[in-house]
Amino acid sequence: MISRHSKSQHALAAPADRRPVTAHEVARLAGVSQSAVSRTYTEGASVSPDTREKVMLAAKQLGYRPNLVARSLITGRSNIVGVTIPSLSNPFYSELLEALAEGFGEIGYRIMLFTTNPDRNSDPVLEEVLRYRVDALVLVASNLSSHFADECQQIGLPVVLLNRKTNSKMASSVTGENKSGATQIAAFLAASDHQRFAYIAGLENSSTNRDREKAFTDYLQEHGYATPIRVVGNYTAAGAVSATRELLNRKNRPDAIFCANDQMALAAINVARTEFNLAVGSQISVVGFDDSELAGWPIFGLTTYAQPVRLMVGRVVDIVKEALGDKGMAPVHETVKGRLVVRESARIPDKGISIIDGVKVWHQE
Amino acid sequence: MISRHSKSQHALAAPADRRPVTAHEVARLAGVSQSAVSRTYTEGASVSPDTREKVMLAAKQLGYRPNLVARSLITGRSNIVGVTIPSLSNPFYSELLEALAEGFGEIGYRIMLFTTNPDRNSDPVLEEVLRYRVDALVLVASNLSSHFADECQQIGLPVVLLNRKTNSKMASSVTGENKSGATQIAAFLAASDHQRFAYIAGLENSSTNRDREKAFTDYLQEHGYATPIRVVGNYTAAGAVSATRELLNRKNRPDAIFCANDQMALAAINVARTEFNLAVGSQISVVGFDDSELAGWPIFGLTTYAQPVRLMVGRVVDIVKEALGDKGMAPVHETVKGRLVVRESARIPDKGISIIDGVKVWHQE
DNA sequence: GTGAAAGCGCTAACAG
DNA sequence: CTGTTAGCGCTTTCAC
Repeated sequence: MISRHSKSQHALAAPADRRPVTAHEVARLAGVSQSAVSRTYTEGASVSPDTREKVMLAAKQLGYRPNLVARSLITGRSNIVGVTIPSLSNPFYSELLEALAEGFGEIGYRIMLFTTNPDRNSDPVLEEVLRYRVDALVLVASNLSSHFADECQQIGLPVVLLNRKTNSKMASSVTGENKSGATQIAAFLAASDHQRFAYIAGLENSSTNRDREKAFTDYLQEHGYATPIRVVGNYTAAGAVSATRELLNRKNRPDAIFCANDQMALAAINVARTEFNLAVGSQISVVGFDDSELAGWPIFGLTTYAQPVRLMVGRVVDIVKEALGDKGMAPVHETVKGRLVVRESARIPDKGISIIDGVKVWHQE
Repeated sequence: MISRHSKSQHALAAPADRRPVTAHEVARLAGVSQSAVSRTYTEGASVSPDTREKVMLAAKQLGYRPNLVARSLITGRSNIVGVTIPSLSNPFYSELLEALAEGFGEIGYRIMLFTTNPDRNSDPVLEEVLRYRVDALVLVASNLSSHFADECQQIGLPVVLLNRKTNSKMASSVTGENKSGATQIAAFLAASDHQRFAYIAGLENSSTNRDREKAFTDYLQEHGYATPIRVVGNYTAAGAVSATRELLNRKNRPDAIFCANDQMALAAINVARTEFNLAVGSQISVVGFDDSELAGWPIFGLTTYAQPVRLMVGRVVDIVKEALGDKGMAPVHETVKGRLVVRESARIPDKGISIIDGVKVWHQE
């Protein structure tokens, strides 16, 4: 093995362990001070066109790239936001993540990605995130222990939950209209003459599931229907597959299934059609929540409550931006309006349908 | 507005602009030197159990978290790997990303995420990545200009392309068996008596598309078939929808379509079934490439060449790990073996089927 | 095993 | 507008 210390090696030797070019070296080549170099790379610092040019030239020659790590050490801002997300196999989460990367990218922020295990407490991973001194934290569909929320608040780190809420008043949140959405779904299903309702639940400990389930059940009970049959699918396709089987094997099979998210609804359609030979939309109705991309594919044609991904993410970005400017800002809790998109997976009521932006939507009354 | 400098404010004032606790403060509280604190947090440094305990206590009391930014400034390693990826709406890419996050997480590395636009040159975003002094670069389904490859090599930054190859000898790559896979698909389709072949191409400038297309076409030509009809779908569902329409509207409609990836194949099935009322698997055969999760859903039942995500990502992680240890290591180019998974979307040959690990696969001869 | 001291590469006052 | 001077929070010799 070739020693990597022998500087006298011929040109053949890999030039691999040289440290990157520093501002100092650029300064020397350009014949200016190191701070002049710094200034040319700092937004809105005062440098004469002359020195700027000299610096740029030297920099290009040397292949200089400002070290953002060093910069953030002194400025105290990393321009990085930590994002935690549980599993990207849920396409809705992927869509959120992509939108986040884009949205934050536009304001010059980068994303550091952490995947969380829905079963496990995510505190250890958050612990890790904080060590990287991220400027903000976005938790997608994850819970936040109130202990942690407090701590973040104390160090002035903005935290926003996306698609989940928390009891703690310390973190902001952006969610869809879970309650109103689920209520509309119940009303929609009732209006189209269904009788035996079922609910496939998401993760039990998620606020979204609680909200959707409660609103759905409440509406039905208030309108004289029996309490829906309840099975849990944990937001996963696999979970929904067994849940649906269980439901459809009952002697008194439900005629309408509301799934807590699209992923499960699509899996339910899959099972109903391929395993039970049911005509989805006439023999059995399936409704989801999210309106992820696949829902709109004709092969599924899923009726679902649409959550506007770009809007939600837009709000997250705005909140972070604001919080970054004004530390100590009070957390905000926003819910972004969605709409019930009507396709073919569920029987359609006579009234209440309208077309908005080319999509068929339903409104109560 | 309340001044944030008045320290004499009552306790009510938001404690928001205090900088995080430093090792120095911990040291003072613990009654030891700052370097002692550093040592307790450094793997394999020598600290007496006594001081360690004192430090830990003080740290907990103060809520100390070592600043990884400062650490990486001095160690020259950030424990971050930059990952670029074009669009997460392709589920296969999501799967890769998730596996990457997990795989690198296990060896203590975090992922900084960058999304690239397939049309645009990704150099500007790479430029940005390098400023963060990431320890390595993983480009998922992205190209790398040879200019950039050279530069990375020069600064000793390991770069590995995942699911794509490059001419440059400077970057490593991990790909599936594109050529052999596409050849097998051609052979499979020929063995099941298809006559009129079509190919829905991915992005024209991607190595994967070139490899798959060439192997597919070559096999057919060598075995006396006409050159397959060719339409391009750019790896996207939307692209494949129009491509499929075009194909199925021809007077002499193809009886077998090979799509350069699953995403497009699923879209093709969708169109064939819902718009043209074709029985996929008997009236028309559709084959994909990747074996993403949806391919296995019975509603699609897609016959496809499976690329082993975990294995591929495992190789990426290994390569990076090695390269990190041994700068100046020569780039490696690995191709990971896959297999042709047989489901119902394409007519099945009489011979060549076997069951491995519970899945039906096909082998030439 | 421990503390003192010297930086990592950069930004941010501060005089000129 | 420019250079000089202090550090940001940490790791790492180096004597003790």
